[in-house]
Amino acid sequence: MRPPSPIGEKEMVLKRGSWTEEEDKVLASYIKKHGVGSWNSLPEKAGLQRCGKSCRLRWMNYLSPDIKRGKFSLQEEQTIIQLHALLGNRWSAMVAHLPKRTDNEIKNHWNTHLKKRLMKMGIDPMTHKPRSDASTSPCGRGKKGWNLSHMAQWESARLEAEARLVRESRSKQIVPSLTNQHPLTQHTRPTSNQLTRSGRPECLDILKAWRGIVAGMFVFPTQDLSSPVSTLCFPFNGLADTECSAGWREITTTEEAEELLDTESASDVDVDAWLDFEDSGVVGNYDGVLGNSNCWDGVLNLPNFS
DNA sequence: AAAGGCTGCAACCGCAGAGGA
DNA sequence: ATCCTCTGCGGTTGCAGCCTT
Repeated sequence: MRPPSPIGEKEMVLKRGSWTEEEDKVLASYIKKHGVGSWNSLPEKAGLQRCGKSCRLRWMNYLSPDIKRGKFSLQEEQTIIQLHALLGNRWSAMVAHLPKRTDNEIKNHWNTHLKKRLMKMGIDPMTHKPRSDASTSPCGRGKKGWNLSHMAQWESARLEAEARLVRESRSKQIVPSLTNQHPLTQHTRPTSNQLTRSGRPECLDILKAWRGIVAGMFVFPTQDLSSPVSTLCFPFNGLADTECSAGWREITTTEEAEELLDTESASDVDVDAWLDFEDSGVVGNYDGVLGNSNCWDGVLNLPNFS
């Protein structure tokens, strides 16, 4: 991708820019054989003319077998939006909730897709609140308008979730305080005792905490709130599905969402409207996404909870 | 068909924290 | 207590490829 920069004395031997297939093979086979060890000494041992940092990045973001590549599912996008509302730009913390995705991938997807989508919806992607200057905000248009009381509920839920996490962290000494700093500006790195053996932070299960509170705000169909994050489900009236709790069905791809529309009434959910954002950037039908509910229901979960 | 604009994303950069000397 | 090295993080860059005119 990136062309070689001006060559410094030390950089005479260090290659930069895009990785070649050959380099990938060398790095992958070395790590497979010897493990990672010290990244700084790895290039020399492996016979690569790269800096250790570059090798680490290439492995972590591309070559590692623990990486799932390809399009983000609707479910993953929902999770990212929810997590961003709680954590801000703490991509590494989100990784724990998005199996096999890298922080770089999440960050890129947020910056290139989700952020723009929220902005088009008239939502400030940093605060997750409606923008005051959003004259064409779909949430502010039409007869429904922005539901401020739901926004207040959302903010209240968010703060309460943070407070709960702080209480838990004090008792377990696992998670850093989320209230010392605003989540959107927090820049606290996990300490070593917050990391698992794999180097990842302990799963804080922020979403679970959040849902625990939101469950009290909205009328949910039977749902297992103790489920891991990956079991975000859409309500699905009248469908008995063994994969999910009664009345819920897991949707992981846009194709499944479309199929759902084809086969069910889906009266409260206009998935097409959502998909329009993905495919064409059309903003006009956001009210359709919202159905009878409010913006956050639409943005976060598509379905009409209330 | 060509030129210019836009988008996606791999890769780089600088910085901060942890831990060892 | 201080310095140094290593690692990991978030922000940014810039090219390839696609889209529009």
